[in-house]
Amino acid sequence: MKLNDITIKDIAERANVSKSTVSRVLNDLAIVNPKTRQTVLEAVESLGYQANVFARGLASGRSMTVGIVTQKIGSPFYDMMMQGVIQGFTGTGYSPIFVDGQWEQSTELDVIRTLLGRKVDGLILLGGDISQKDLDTLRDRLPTIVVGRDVPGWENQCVYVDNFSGAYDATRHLIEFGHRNIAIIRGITHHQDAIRRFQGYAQALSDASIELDPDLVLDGNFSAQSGILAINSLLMRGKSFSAVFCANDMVAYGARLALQRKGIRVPEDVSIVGFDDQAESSYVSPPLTTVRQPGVEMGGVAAKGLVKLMQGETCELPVMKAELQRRESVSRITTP
Amino acid sequence: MKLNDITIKDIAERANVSKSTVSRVLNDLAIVNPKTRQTVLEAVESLGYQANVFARGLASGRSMTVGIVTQKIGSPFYDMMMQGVIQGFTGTGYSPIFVDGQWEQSTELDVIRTLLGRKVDGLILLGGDISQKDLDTLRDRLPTIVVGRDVPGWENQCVYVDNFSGAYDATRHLIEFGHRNIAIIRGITHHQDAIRRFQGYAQALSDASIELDPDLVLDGNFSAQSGILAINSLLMRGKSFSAVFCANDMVAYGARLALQRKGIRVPEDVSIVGFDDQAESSYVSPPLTTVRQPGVEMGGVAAKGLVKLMQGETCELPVMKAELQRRESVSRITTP
DNA sequence: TTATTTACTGAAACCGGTTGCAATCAGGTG
DNA sequence: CACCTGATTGCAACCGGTTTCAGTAAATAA
Repeated sequence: MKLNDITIKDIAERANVSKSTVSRVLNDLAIVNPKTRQTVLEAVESLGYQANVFARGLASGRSMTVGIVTQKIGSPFYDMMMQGVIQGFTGTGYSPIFVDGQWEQSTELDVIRTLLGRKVDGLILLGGDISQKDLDTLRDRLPTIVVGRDVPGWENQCVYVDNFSGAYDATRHLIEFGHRNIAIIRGITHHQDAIRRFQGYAQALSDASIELDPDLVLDGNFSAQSGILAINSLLMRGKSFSAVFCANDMVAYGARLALQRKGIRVPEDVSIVGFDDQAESSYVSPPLTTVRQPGVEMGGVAAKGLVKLMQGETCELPVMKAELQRRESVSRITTP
Repeated sequence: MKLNDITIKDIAERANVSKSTVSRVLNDLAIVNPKTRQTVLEAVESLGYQANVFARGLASGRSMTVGIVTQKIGSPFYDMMMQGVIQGFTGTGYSPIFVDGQWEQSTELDVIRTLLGRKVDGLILLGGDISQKDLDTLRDRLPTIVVGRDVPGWENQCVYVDNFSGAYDATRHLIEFGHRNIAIIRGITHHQDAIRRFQGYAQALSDASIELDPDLVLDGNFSAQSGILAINSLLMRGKSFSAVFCANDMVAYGARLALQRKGIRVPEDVSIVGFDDQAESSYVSPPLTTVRQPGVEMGGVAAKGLVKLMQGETCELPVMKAELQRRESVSRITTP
């Protein structure tokens, strides 16, 4: 906890060399006599020198910071990814700067502009809505990785989870347990994840020769409140159903509560599955069967990958698997 | 989404003035002829000029970034505060850099050093463990605000919630509902918040002339898992109890689950109250009675306050009130 | 009319690094 | 011994702003 106004010049004097030599030692980008090198390093050590980031940035053009654009800080899945990103960058010398795009194109472009203004060396977009065109422009400008979004043509700069198969597995699980009338509460209509999950759901039904009943398809917005609303309107319709596949865990929480308020038990009367597997889901009542998104891993993978990109190497990014976590919110249907 | 390598020199040429004048207009720290000013601004506008942060930082010493030290990204309360911090800074021109101290003194000092190396203009510590001495040193060096921690002598640089009275109110609520045998699952032993909450609990009991029974005091670590463990060991002791005050909501979730697993109903058999009021708590079963910590507000207040400090003004920081949210996890005791 | 301000503006010196280019030095070669 | 090489190292020119200081022209005071 000590401050220092030691500059490279001080080091140079102390070691009896020129600024240039000190700089070379520090960045080892040229051959320096081992003995000189040693002297310089000792001077650095004993004076507790730390390079001034501004000067370095101004001269070299690199900032050693990366911009992270997230959507809705405070939502469980994005928080997991952020956590992973931070972990992924610790020890690499890069510092992440976080900004919030709030799921709004214009806001997102704004904050990206801010980041560019700050001369970040790379960019990680967690989700987001901006157009492929903007994305491509961005990529031309600096190393960029998109997480939680599958962008055509970005094969090795995308980390995303296979929403389709996750939803497929979840729905299939319900079907295997005897459910035929499976409602779905979708996420935000134009949201890519939401669309994929719906497709997985539809495919699973179709593969089991169950006709998709439009009356069992409800719209939501990923919030618990929207789960409540959806269940209420579903009950109004009077259609019978024995299971609900929810866009995410928060929606599932809302759905469960709404059902309970009407005296409908979960899972005895109606089964529920969610998506995300946020931390709370193991402990709610009943513990929620859900599809686990490896948010932390995704963030970590993205960070490590970006570091490689920024160093001019290429990187391979794995497609993350969304795995079903079977818990207690789904029960077997005994007799129809 | 357009890149620009426009420098102040380009603006100067375009407007037929010197770099100095452009700089003056941009920072309006000297009188400039309105007409000249206008010309410069037009040039800036039409070329889409954006100042280079490195150059500005190097010359002025200010970075327009602030460091935010958090503990455990991904934990609900810290996430709320982060969210508030981000909101608080948007539009101020300052960008937050987040680092994670992980509730470890040495890590925390490390990351703070990193931030200092990045020449942040100010610091917000969300929670944390570092010594008052280090804190004081830090404060001498640059504007600093501590959130979620009550530091003696830092009257206007601390944002914290009154844990004592929050816990007091929660316990008192249980007492008013007829409970006498109230267990408590504490947070991490040396954690200040945990200590205050325990004191509030103890005081409420004492004020109601209920003797504090050491057998009803359990230790936990703020995790759901620790709630489960605590309940199990409480049940082993064979002591009877009708209510549990939990260190935070996650612990309450765990506790509820553990009780249910033993066939004990909440709230019919045992009442539970938590602390935090994280987003899920309204929707779990039963909706959790808990003490609301205004995390987002706290983060926002801290950010706004820090901006004032960085501008050389003083700031007044309110003590945040922790308010009891009455929901359905507490029931009246009818007959003993 | 002349002396003084006042209002603006420009030149140039930083800020603390990086980097291209030239210079120096030691060892090897003919 | 003169010449050539490669290894090292220093000089000085940036990078793109901010800020001090001096200078000019117009305005006010004497």
